[in-house]
Amino acid sequence: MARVVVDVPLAHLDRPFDYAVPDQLADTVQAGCRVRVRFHGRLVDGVVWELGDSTDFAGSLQPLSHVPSGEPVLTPQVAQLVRTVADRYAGTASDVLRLALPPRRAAAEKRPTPTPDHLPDPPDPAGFARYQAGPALLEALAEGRPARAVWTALPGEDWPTRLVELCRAALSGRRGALVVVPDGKDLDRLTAAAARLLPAHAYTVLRADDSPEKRYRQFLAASRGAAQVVLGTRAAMFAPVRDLGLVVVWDDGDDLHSDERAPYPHARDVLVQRAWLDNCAAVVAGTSRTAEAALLVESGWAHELVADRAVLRAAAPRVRALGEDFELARDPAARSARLPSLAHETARRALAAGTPVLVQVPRRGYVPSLACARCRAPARCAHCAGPLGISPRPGPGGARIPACRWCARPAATFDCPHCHGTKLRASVVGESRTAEELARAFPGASVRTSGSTSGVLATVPSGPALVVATPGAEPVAEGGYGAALLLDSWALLGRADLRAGEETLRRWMNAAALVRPASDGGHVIVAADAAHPVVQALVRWDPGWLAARELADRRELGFPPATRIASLAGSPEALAEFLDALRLPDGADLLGPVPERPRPGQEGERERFLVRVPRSEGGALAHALTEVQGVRSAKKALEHVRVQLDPLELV
DNA sequence: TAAAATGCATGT
DNA sequence: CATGCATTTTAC
Repeated sequence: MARVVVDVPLAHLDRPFDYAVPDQLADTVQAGCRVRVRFHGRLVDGVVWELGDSTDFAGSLQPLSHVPSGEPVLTPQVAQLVRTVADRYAGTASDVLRLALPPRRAAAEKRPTPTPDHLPDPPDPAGFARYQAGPALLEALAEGRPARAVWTALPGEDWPTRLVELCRAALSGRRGALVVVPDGKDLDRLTAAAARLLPAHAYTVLRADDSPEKRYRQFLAASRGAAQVVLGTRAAMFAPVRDLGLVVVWDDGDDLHSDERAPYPHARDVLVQRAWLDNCAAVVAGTSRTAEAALLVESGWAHELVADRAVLRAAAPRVRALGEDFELARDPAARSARLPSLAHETARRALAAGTPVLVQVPRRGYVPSLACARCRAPARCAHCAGPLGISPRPGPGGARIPACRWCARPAATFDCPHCHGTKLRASVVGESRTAEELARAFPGASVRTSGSTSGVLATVPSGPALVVATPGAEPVAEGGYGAALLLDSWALLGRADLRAGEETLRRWMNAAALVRPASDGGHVIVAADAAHPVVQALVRWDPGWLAARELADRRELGFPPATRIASLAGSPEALAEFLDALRLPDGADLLGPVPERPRPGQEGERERFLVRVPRSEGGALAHALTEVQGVRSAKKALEHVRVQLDPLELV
């Protein structure tokens, strides 16, 4: 008898079904292998959750139809993780399995999987010597202890090498390791470090942009236990690592860690869950720090892995802030590029010293939102602290008055809690300075750009050049940048998103970390008010301080991660039915509805509700939502309600 | 998709 | 209150 999870999207069928194993398939079928079965009269794909010898099913079992191969692609540990993630995000196991298992390619299965010929020694602890508990962490990993750390990497840190050293420590103790990074550029750097520090075939790389054939081959290297170290982008969070001893997520604030397919799991949360289930070590790492990571520290789940202030001072560039009323450069060319004189001067000196200069400009297209006209703090709803915006549709009477984007209450009057200003203004929308403008301000300098439209550069050489990049696309400069200019800060800080502060610091620090230390002439100029806490955190290079402060603020305002929030989106009718069936957990707060901006390929009016519960009720909320989804799918409710837990954007 | 379960009218 | 037929439910 085989217990099979069938690949159907219906919530009320999210459980295994028992099938008889015909004699001729008995030799092939294995726990964790793919099968085809007759279900509801049709042939569907499925995975064998487990093999057993008895069934609770009263009727007579259907036989398995086909077993394409006995390759066990779903390990018991990953099966447990899939179930846990489905429950946590109010999704189904088959949805999560689609993320966890790459499509099968028969050719890749037939190829032999190369194995490493030796285990490595533990890594040289010198790389982590700058962090107080660094060498101790490596030791714990080598001994297979479930150490947990939030690692804040120093500016200029060769973090890919450090992360591979963590893997090597685990591997030296015969334990597997899994590292998830946000994008291909980071993965390239990580892979290069692995090639230097790990035995051949001891690691495998899972990336979305490989061909299906190669993806499956790389996956099999892990599932067959040949490669015990897996490096990858977010889909690798489910990789079947043999004897998992360590999970690592790099730059967990990057929104690429959030999967955009249902049930929208986040790599950090999944890996933390995985560390719980497998009782293995975990490292949440980055140059900056998220409020979620701060919560892991505050709750005692993880220790901080940080350098002390003296070490930090030696590594960090000199950071200076310009207020809003900065003096524009006297040079007319620089003025046309709207460069403040200090920024102009700093860049000019770095170029003269023969070093490259990084200019970070935000991507265009941020959603305009409302801020206090006096102090520019994002304007928040007096009732639920959601962001204020101008409704896309005129209200009754045709007036377009500001309203909360969460609970839709109009904000007839505004009283800024920070400065008691009463006027609102639209936040600055990001508008990139063009490379040509900068070129005019620095005649003779070569200008290179790196961004999603112009193409992302991985590295730039050490000579003098202006490098214009959007956040996340900053190339690494050989020997480090002489200076960085962080421009258009209000476009970042003024965003309505509740993560705007943390996200701004993350982007600034990721750019500033590529600059040489101050002792080596490295300067960073940020065009923002020095009094702003995010700017203070950058100047003092103290991401832990900002993250702790963010966490405290969010607790005060009832935001995640202090609370858990579910977003429910659909037609007004479907939402009404859904809410009618929903039994809200204790202390739940229902906000909305607000109109949803239409998504491509969707028609009809759509709305959104938010359900907010205390963090302790997160499980109960997910359970209640699952229950409603189950009832609706059993009733064949035609209109789908999109349920998303802990959505990244709460605009 | 098709078998099983349920609902319902009809005739004794 | 059996019987036959239509409709609904289930999904192994």
